[in-house]
Parts: sequence; C-alpha cells; structure tokens
Amino acid sequence: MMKARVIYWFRTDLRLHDSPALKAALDLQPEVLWPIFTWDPHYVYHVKASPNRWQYMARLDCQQDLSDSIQKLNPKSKLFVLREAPQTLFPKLFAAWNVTHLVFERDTDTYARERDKFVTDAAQKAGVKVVTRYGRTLWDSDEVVAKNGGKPTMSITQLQAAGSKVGEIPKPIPAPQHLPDPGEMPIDFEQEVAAKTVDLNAPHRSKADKAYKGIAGPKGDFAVETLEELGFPAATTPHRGGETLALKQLEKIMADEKYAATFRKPKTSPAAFEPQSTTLLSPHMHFGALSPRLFYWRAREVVEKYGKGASTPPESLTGQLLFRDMYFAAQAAIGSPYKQTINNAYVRFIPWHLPSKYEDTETGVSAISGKYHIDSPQAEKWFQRWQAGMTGFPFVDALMRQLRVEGWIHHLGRHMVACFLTRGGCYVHWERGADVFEELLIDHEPASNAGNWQWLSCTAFFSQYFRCYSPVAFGQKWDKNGDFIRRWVPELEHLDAKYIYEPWKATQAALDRAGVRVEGDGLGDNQKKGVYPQVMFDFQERRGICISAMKRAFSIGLHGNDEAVKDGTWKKLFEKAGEIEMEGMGGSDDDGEYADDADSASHHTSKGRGRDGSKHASSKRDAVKEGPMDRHIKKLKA
DNA sequence: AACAGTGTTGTGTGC
DNA sequence: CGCACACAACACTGT
Repeated sequence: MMKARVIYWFRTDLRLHDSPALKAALDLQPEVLWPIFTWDPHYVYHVKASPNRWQYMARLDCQQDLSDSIQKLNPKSKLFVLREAPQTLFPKLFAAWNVTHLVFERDTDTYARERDKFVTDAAQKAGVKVVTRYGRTLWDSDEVVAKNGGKPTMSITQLQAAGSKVGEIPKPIPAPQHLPDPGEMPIDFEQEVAAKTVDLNAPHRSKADKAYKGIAGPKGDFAVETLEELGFPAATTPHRGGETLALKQLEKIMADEKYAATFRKPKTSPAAFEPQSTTLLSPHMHFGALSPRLFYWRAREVVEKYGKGASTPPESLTGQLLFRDMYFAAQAAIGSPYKQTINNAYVRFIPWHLPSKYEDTETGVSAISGKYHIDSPQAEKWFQRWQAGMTGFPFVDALMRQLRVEGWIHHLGRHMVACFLTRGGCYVHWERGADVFEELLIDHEPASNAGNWQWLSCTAFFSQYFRCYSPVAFGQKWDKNGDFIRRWVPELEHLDAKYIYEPWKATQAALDRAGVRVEGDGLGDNQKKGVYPQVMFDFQERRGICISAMKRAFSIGLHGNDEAVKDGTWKKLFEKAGEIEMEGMGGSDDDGEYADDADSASHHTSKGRGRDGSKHASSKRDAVKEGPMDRHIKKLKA
C-alpha cells in the first residue's frame, strides 16, 4: 500500500499541544506531512476585524509561533502559508502534490461548515481521504445538542446535564515529539485571486493590500504574512498571541494555586488594569493556541489539590469554560439565525432603535453585517458616542476606549457597556453592539459574542431586565478613586474622586483645579484637548423608560421567528399597547421616516479614521436584495 | 398542575 | 464594612 502523503490543514487550531486532529494525522504514519495554513478571503475581506485582531492572526503571533515550533521539531518543516481560498486551492493542490490524506480539526460556525463540506467533496472527487477530529470545545457541540433533545442549550444547567450525558471531557493529548518531512511543493498552477469587491476591512488599511501576491507569498517561501502585506498599520494592543505565550500564561495562572482554585468570576474587578483580574486566556482559545480541554484539566488538577475552599461552577474557572460550551452548543443547534433576531425562535423580539437591514439568502432572511436603519437620529448619536467612548459617563467611556485601543475589556465591563447600549440606557439594538465588539475584540468568538449580547439585552439566556447596571455605581463598587477612569479618560485624570464618575455634578472650582472643561458631544470637530463631553442623558430617567419599555415588550412576547415580526405587523401590537420607546419612534428631531443611511451606517466604527470604505460598501449595498423587513419599512413610510 | 426555589456577575437604603 | 431587604418580577427546574 502507498504510504500516506498528508496535508495537515491548520485553521482555528494554531497549536501542537492537545490537538486530536494532529494526532490523527500522525497516526497515519505519513511518508510526508505538509503543515499548511490557507489564507481565506472570507476572513480577510468579509469579516470585519481591527488590526489588533489581525496581529493575533498574523506574522508575529499565532502563525509565526506555530511555524517556529514546527521547525524545532523538524528543521525541514514549518507552517506553510498558501495565499488562496481553500475552495479553489485544494483541488489543484491534491493533484500537484499527489496527496493521499487531508486532515483538519472541525470548526462549528456556519461559514466554516459550508467551506469544509465543499473541500471534503472536492477531496472525495480527487480520491483524497479526509480525516477530521474535534477539539474546539470541551465536548463536541453536536453531541451536546443531541443529548439535549436536539435543542439549543439555553442555560448552564442544560449544558451541564447534556455534557455529562456525552461523557467525560477528553484528557489532553501531549504535543508530538517528531514531525515528518514535508514533501515537494510544486506550484505549477495559476493562483485564483480573491475578488475584493466587498472589503469590510478597507477602512483599516493604510496601504494597498498585497496579501494575495502569489500563492507562496512575495518571497515564494510560503512565509507567514505580515501586517504590512495586508496594508494594516501596527496594532495598538499590548496583548500578544501564540501557543508558547498561551501555555506560559496558563502555567502562570495555575502556579498561583489559590487564585486558580478559588476564582469566582463575579468577584473579579472590571476596573483592574495592572494587572487585569481575569486570566486573559480567551483570545488564545479563540485562535486555538490554547486547548480548552487542557485549560479545563489543569484547572481541575489545581482545584483537587487545593481541596476545601475551592470555587465551583458556574463561578469557577471551569465554569467559565462551561459557559463557552453552552454558547457553542446553542449556536450548533440554531445554526445561522443564532447571531441575529430575525428567524431566530430563541431570541425575544424587542423593537430596539437602529435595527439591522436584512437580505434574502439561501438559508432565509438574514441580517447584513454592519448595515442598519437609522430610525432615530437621537439613538444614532447615542450609538456613535457610545462606540467612540464619548458618552459623558466616564466609566462607560473608559471601557469603550480600552476596548478600542487594546481589543480587550473585562467581562463585567462588557456587561456594563452592553446593558447601557441596549435595555439600560440607549435602547439600541443589541446587534449594533455585537457588530462593534466583533470588530474590536481580540478574543471575538461569534458564538460567545452573540450569546452574551442576547444575555445582556435580556433577549435570550437571561431575562431579569430590572437588574440594570448603573454607569456610576457599578464602577464605584470596585474602584472608589476612579483609577481606571484616570487611566483611560486622561481629560479627567485630576478630577476629585467625588466627581470622577459623574463630572456633570462637579463644581466649577473642581473642574478648574482638574484643568478640564465639560462641553460638547465629543464627536468629530468637537474633540478638543482638555475637554470632556457633556453627559448624553439623565441615566435614572432613561433607566425608567427602558425598564417600562422592556416590560411592555415582554408582555407582548414576540420572538424572532414570529410572523408579526417578519411581516411588520408587530408595530400595531406595540402601538395598541401604547408603547413609545421603540423602533420608528425617533425622538424630537425625527421625521418619522427611515433615513437611507447605508453610507453613514457603513462607517459606524471609524472614529477619526479615513472614510475610504465607501466604494467597497456601495457595491455591497447594490447587491442587497429586498427582504421582508424592507417591505415593512416601506409600508411604514407610505 | 400549581407553586416554590433558583438563577455566575444590580441598585439603593438602612442597620 | 458587611449584610438584609425592597424594588418589580422573568424563565426554568423540580416537586
């Protein structure tokens, strides 16, 4: 029998430790093994991501570290980066390299599943055997769903019950000691360059994108690409990636046995910044530099050794991993509607401001990334100020500025700003917030992001909307002196602790002493040195309005898949009930119509950045088909 | 079947 | 400072 000639395809498992798929590849006892990474246009152009996140995926971090680790095991090998979409590349590669097996770790999101099915079909046609394993979550999400009666896991108890039926969480697999040589790598075929008609990342690029310059890269050596090649400026985050760093960080956490064994998430401070109060391991798990199972079993070891007094799920470290599995399994069961309201039976319908635009796709009506209706100029302004960190609420602004610069904020900080944008302040759609987090978070994980936004907005997973975070009191609970605010909102650095969470109450003398003026809205030309924006609304008043609006929406009880939501007749139900705070009710300067806002909406993430994305955005806009929601919007106009 | 208990992570007041 | 409680009151779980 012919010896195995194996491509190992690294994707979101950028590691050597605890990789079930890599073990499966080596179990084939290959004659040659090519460790490769394909540069997928879907992630380069269609998924919006700040340079902070690109840095994690690019040269200096996960891929480069993995490549170095491979080279240590076999100097002839490394991570070979091929610059072409896997769908078009693999059929050519299978023939050119005389491949017998393709091995990879399965991924769960909708795009990845479609892509992998396409590649698997192509492999079968070419007579290449496909071997896959799964190691992205504690348990296989599809098995969890099956044990949960085919339904999404909507609570941590459901996840725990279903998980225990699946069986024991697999123990980590040691990293390989040796890797086979790679085979010859002739590239005697044409490169299919990706169309760049939709480049959601264009606004970030300071130079032309050269990511696709030849399949083997500009030097022809399959080197890991660089931020420069992608045209991105240097990232601003201090957080770095790669398996070596991830394992070091894991061991640092576990070396402090008391911290690891008694960890209680709700007791950790969102205002701690030197050092942060949580583990910072989430980005490593997102890129697969750290296996969640390895993390889980290390945490279990420490807890068992610690004995009495250790914390337990869901508050403990292992509990955090269980929540991650809960969101993954919910996503696995619900499929593509998981990330949106429309067509999602498990998400409550609330008529928030700034609702998404929709398009018809093969899988049904779906939200268009980053596109939304400006039903209320007031809400749009609040949203712009929220994402710019210019709300006039210092704790909210500190968090949003930390998010923009570092790509990471504490979990409870995310709660604060998410509650504030949605049910506890602005009454803006959670999908707007999820879009911003998707772009800015270095640890952005689609399942966790959508799930947590649903949780905080009380549309799924959680429902106690009367528990509302105060932008003043919540921060004070952790940080009386406001050191966190002083770090991220330097305008207020010298303000008395008495006023630091609510500068609108400060006396003129206190403001003068601090050398700060409080005026304007902080947007555009209003950004001035030594000036902090005026507070954008009375929080207590907004809190009351939001809670009563939530109460009404809950009593009406619609969900994303209800006909009244799809055909627009929900509006009558809310009007009949006398609801005022809702989509289409735009405040004082609203003309009662939906603006044609495609251009303004497409720029919603750029604060003081170039506005060069419009030509890309417009082609996307032109491609958008009319969906049911657009029809209902037109009905409203008439 | 009706109901009590619980749910990782709220706030404000009063002792 | 820590704690209990009211606030107003949802969804799921188990009996």
